[in-house]
Amino acid sequence: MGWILNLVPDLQFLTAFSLNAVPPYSFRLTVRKPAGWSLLTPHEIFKDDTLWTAMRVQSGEAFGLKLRPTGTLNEPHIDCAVFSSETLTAYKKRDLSDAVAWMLGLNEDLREFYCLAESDSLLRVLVKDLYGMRRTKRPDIFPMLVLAVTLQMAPIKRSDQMMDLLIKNYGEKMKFDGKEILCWPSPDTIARTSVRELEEKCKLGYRARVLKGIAKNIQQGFPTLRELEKMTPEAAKAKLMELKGIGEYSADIVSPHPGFAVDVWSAKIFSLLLFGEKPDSPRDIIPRLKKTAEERWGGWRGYVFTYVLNDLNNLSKTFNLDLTSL
DNA sequence: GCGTCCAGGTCTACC
DNA sequence: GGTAGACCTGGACGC
Repeated sequence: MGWILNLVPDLQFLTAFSLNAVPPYSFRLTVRKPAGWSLLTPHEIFKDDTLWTAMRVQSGEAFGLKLRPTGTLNEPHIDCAVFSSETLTAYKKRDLSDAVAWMLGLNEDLREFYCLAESDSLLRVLVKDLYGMRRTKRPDIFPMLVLAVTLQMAPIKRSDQMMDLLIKNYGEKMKFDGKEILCWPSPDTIARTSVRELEEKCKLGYRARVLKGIAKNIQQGFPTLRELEKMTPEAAKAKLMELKGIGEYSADIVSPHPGFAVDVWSAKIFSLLLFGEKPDSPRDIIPRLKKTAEERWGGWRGYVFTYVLNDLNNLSKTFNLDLTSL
């Protein structure tokens, strides 16, 4: 009975705080990305510039979040309301406030990136179109790994179908502030579900075995994203690649360090943008693209990646390329 | 309708 | 160390 597993007590205790962001900061572009990426779950609610979303941190605790921007692009503040199942200690409140700031990229200073853009024709367009947008991070690693695994060897429509079925069959419904938000399944839920059931209910194919294995690894104490961030980029990537089913591409997607997670689809886009041509073999051009990105943008290449994939419509018009039907 | 092909990687066996 | 082949399965496509 899946729904019994998915009950989460109502999150009725409220803690509120306000956070400052390093300007320029666009709340809307950051949490509601033009490409349609959600902050924490596809089922979060965004209305009148306010975001209701929910998260389960790696320790297992669940929280509802209501986030609203105040101030301006150049003097940005975010009002945060956190809903929990019990009252929070001062220590916990500070911990959560740090986690939200980290997640929203509030303390990231983009001045160097925007400086780089002044002498780079592609970046100039990106920065103008998406001024103030941040990359965001997650408090829990499992949904990132689910994303990476379901993207493997499948058209995007099928990846969406697998993720949608995982959330609908095994996700957790969190109730707070008069809203109900459906969240990603926890590693515990997936670890105790049979491979057969995952295959049948979520159409995962061989990925069912892979995801269950990853869920078990997390149960046994796999590092959190914040812990991976404290490692060197190489060590974090190597750690992720110890997971069965996580190769170089998936590790780049999941790693909190700025990577350049090019796959066959994005290789076609970047090949057109950087070399002006459609590659005969997109897979073979990936190493060249990664090298070019590192030389041209260094540590900002992860930001370039996010900005490009969220600006395909405008880039197509500006550079007279068809980047949206690849 | 039905058959065929292949997808936004990864792993393994084999050379 | 490099590389071919298998891996699940649903959806697109041609007939």
